[in-house]
Amino acid sequence: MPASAVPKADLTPSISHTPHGEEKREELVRAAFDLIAERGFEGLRTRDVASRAGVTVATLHYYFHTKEHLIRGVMAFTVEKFRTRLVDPRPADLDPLAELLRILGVRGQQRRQAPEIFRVLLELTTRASRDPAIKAIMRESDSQWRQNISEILRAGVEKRVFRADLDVAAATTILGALSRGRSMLSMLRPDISEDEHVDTEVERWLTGRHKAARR
Amino acid sequence: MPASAVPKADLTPSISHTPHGEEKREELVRAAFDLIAERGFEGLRTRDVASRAGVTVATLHYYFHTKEHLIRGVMAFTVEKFRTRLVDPRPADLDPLAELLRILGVRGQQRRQAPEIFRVLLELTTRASRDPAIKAIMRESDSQWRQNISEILRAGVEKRVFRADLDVAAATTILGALSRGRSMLSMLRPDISEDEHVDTEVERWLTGRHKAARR
Amino acid sequence: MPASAVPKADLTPSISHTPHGEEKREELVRAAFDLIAERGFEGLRTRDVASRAGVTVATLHYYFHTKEHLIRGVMAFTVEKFRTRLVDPRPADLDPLAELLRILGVRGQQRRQAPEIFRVLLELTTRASRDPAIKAIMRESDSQWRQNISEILRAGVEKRVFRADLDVAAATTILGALSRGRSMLSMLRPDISEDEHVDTEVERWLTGRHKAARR
Amino acid sequence: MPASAVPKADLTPSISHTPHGEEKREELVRAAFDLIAERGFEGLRTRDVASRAGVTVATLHYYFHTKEHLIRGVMAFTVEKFRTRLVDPRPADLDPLAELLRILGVRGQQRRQAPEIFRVLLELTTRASRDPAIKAIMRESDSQWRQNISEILRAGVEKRVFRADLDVAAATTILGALSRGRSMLSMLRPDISEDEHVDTEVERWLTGRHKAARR
DNA sequence: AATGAATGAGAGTTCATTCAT
DNA sequence: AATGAATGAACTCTCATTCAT
Repeated sequence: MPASAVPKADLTPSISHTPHGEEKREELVRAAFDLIAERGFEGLRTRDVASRAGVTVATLHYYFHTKEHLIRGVMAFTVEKFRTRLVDPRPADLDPLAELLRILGVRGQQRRQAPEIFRVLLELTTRASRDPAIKAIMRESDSQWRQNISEILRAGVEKRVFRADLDVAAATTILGALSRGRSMLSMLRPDISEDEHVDTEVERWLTGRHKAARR
Repeated sequence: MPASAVPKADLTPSISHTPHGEEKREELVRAAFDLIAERGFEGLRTRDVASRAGVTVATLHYYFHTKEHLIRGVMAFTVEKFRTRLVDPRPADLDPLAELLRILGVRGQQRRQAPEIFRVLLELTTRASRDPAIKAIMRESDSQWRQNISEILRAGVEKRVFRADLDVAAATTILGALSRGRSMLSMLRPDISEDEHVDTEVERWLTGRHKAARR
Repeated sequence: MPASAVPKADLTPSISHTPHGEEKREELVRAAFDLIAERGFEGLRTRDVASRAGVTVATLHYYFHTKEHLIRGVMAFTVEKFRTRLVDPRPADLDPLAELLRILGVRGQQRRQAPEIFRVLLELTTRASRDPAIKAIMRESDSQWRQNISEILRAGVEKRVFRADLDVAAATTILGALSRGRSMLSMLRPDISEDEHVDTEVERWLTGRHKAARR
Repeated sequence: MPASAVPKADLTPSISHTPHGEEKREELVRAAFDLIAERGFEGLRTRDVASRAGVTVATLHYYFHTKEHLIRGVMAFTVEKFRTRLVDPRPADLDPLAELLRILGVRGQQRRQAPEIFRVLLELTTRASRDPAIKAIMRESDSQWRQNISEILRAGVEKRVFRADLDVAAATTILGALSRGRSMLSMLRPDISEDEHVDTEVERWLTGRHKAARR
């Protein structure tokens, strides 16, 4: 049951009534996000960010004391983008397998339709190994994701949808790593990374429904 | 002056008598590699590379016309490091499962003992999405790896070590993505990424030997 | 927020009911004065001045069209501070020597207790060599001081308290220079600059009462 | 015996064979010195310094890591200028009064002919109150000067050229302050500051040769 | 083969100032 | 009377690159 169709419409996170300067701040963050996606941190220039947001550098510095602060803003923005997408429009009452496939499907869709997110996330991961502040946020975000997933897995095992001997923690790790790995791979070989057979194999692994090797 | 994290002995595998300047070139590349691992591309300064290799920037430019050339050197060096490690001491005649586990094991060991490689690889992947030259090399390297792995998988299926219905291509992709994903994860949470249960689950998936879920 | 080093009471001598915004103006000037004393002209930032006065830069510019105007305010404030102190509590009918010593004593006291004044004055003198407006004001202030002093000296010569052959003009110059010099010196070596023997020697010089060198 | 003989043979700072880049360094320092004299620290711009020395800012930074380093260079240069000038062409065997007058005369000459030195010195004094490094150097320089002068005074008292009851330490302080004060004054009123009668009065004070005030 | 000296082209950041409200 | 937001112009400092030696 592939069918992981998720309605995109309700994804606008920002509320209508934001404190006055907040809009501009977000515009700047969004501009920075786009530029990081396009050129990486290496190619990120405050002047470009500012002009893409329709202001001057001085204005950028009015909102973000330093470039580092701006980057932290991008960090938060990106993580939020991820989180929101994941849990927001949750069709209740799915069976665990369907739910899991839906989640993985969303990621796949994102990889195909909004690869910038992953490019930025890759850059941020790169930074995380040097910047503790970023590392902490990413860890936290990962931790929430793991919780989500392991609950589903646990439920699946209980409901006998997944294998009885499935190691939930390890499986969670695998799914996390797989997701990250596919996003890396999609940078190099999107064709391979997004092959649907991959999902089929994942399903087999989790459910154990297949022809076992005999010896 | 952190010594290059990789023993020198392994790294001049082919030629014993290098042309005059070749040594210095490699020293520079190694220095650049170390610095990228420490500070990322963002923090890579030709001056630092040169001084770590014991020469001046001017000398660096004698060996590498531009910084970009140097980076290509690092690219080659890193890929080589990867390849070498993989196939170097290959105990012949292993059964496919053991062979596969050995390969994955080497990666794990590298993640634990020489994480710089992955940090650099992450940086390079980041670049690959923008630099076609790098992308090409990484693709080529990946392609070789895939060939290696799928051969083993195919052999395993034939020998009935692995599941009969294992989709070799998809499984290869999964293993590649998993490996990449674990290296990303190990930057954030090495404890989780290197959990041995993960390998156990992978084995179950490939072999199909476990208690299937009933319905 | 270091309080201005000078008591407020003395400083609004003339008008008791100041026009509406006058108070804020003075608060700004005082803040600027303090900051110049602390960091010099080099380190004077309108933003800091404003925030120390409890307003924003925009407000500062409402009161002082440009930074230069503000500085002129500080100039006037400082000179006034000097003048006031000098003549304010004048015990009438002192004999010239006592009067002179009193005046010099006040300066000494200021150097010890309110060195900021001299630091600012030094900065202003520095500026005077480039800014004619400031130069003019300082000259005027000096001219008044000279008049004061030379009257006392003249009276002293007449009353035979000072030497008969004292060159009043030259002596006035010397006393002015000495005072300035001591304030400079007190920045480097307050201990030496404020040595009381200095005053004794000055007295000997003016009165001629001492053991002359014989030949 | 005068004994204040300090062989200054070794004071020629720039030897004919300077280490290669040393010349450019000095040229930059000299340019900075000139600009400080003209515009004060406030108006000191690295670009201007560089271009006056015939190089670009980048080159300036090649020689002086930061602006602060450059300023320290100016400091040393200025102090050296002072020290050298003082003792350089020393007609041996003068009597103390003549010697002292000569020294004061040199200063006067400098004030008239090379007022920049004093302008810079004034700026530096201003800084000294905030920058310990500069303060230390200026103190040291002052200390040497005091030693010089007090030796002459002592000799003068011994030889009965100066008053028997002259307080040498206090007189040294007075002469130092007077010199500083005159340089300040000369910025405002060169005419008055350089009046020769001032020197006459100083002489009277030191020698005590005049008509004392009777009572 | 190697370097000291020099530089053009920017980078991030600062600051006095303006203006609509 | 007071301010938040915005900016132009400039500032110090950096960096990959060049070139005569």
